[in-house]
Amino acid sequence: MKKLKLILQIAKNGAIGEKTRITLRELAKELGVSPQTVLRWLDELEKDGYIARTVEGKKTSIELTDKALKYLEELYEELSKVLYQGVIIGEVVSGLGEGAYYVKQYTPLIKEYLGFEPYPGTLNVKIIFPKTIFDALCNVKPILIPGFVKNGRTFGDVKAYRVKINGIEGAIVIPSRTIHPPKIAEIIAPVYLRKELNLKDGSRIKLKVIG
Amino acid sequence: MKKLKLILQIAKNGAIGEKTRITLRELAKELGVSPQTVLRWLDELEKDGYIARTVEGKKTSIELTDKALKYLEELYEELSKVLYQGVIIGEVVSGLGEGAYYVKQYTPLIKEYLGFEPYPGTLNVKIIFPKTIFDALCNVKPILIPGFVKNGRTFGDVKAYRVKINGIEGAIVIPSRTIHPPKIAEIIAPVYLRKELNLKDGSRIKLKVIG
DNA sequence: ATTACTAGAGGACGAGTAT
DNA sequence: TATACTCGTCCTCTAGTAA
Repeated sequence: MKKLKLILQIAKNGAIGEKTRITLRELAKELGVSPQTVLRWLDELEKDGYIARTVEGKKTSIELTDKALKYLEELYEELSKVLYQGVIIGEVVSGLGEGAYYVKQYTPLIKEYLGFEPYPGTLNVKIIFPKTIFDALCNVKPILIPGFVKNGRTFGDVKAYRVKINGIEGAIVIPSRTIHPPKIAEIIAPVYLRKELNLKDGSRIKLKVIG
Repeated sequence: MKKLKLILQIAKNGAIGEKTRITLRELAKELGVSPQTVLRWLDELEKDGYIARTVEGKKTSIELTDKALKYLEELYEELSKVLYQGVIIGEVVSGLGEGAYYVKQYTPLIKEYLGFEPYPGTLNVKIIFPKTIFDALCNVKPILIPGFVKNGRTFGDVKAYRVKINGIEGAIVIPSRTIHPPKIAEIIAPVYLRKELNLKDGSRIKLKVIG
């Protein structure tokens, strides 16, 4: 029996916290199996205490029990633990060359807050995993590099997250005012990463967030 | 084949973003099946593009592909959608009677910010689902009821979340300085919920968060 | 419409053996 | 150890029938 698939489908039909009325045929269609199979599956789920079921006329009323909700929640937690442990996978891409300019402006602050003199340039990495980079960073407290004004120009706050790239310590830097997670992460490091790690456009790299 | 179980187990062995070296016997033991079955399963996963595999001496090196990571992430998202749609299930419990005192102090503000005159007392609900109430509330913006000082005593900010209980509109109130999610939610409403809904200690209720 | 039984087909499993 | 094959068993599904 595909327990997860079935419970999930029942949940989608609104059986959390209240009964949902549905025919076995509908469920069968949604699941791509025969009504007989659904019946057998529901019998099993009921026997194992995952659903409460009553037949009302031609339809069946189903409600997920606490056990089923706990089951889904535990899976959710397990997935979250496995997926978001601070590993980021990405692909090296070309930047616009702006990075170097900004890194130069922030250099003294980077030294102060991160403890290394950055190579004047950023490594641009297109994020492949996780879907949104914030998922990998949400459990880590960023290092806030404060903004400043120079020659009448404003440089905003920047959030830095320490990462390791093939053993080399560096940081992901994100402007603080960014709301939507960037698809491209900008990496700074004390060395020229492209040369040091022999990276080319399209090279795949793994960033390990240091929490 | 139990695809999810297998992929999850491989992920647990650290196969995200890097290869993990493991013997089939170990995997088989972890999964509670025979090594033959694991071999067959891995063949399938490889054929379907979920893993990259190379045999190194006596051990096998496995790495999850992007497809597998996407598969896990999509399941994670689906679970999150199904689980945290603003439904809260709980059980009515007895409070310490403090609620009434506080509700009286905040009454003018509750009227101003929530638009109803609260019954002088709170309904205390032990949270059964979700595990932490914040999971159900994280997608909703709270209404901030500002604190005040009265007779030399400080009353702090309170966050209020509108909810519906069996059709009656009310709100969950949580002191702003609370960090850990409370196991007991305090509900205010324009009516005496216990009487109105015929609730007793142990009664099960469903709160629908209004987002 | 659900439920309850059949019968038959197909699939998955584990054991054994061999490379 | 992994891999590859066979074989017999058991399980699950579907379809048909009936209440």
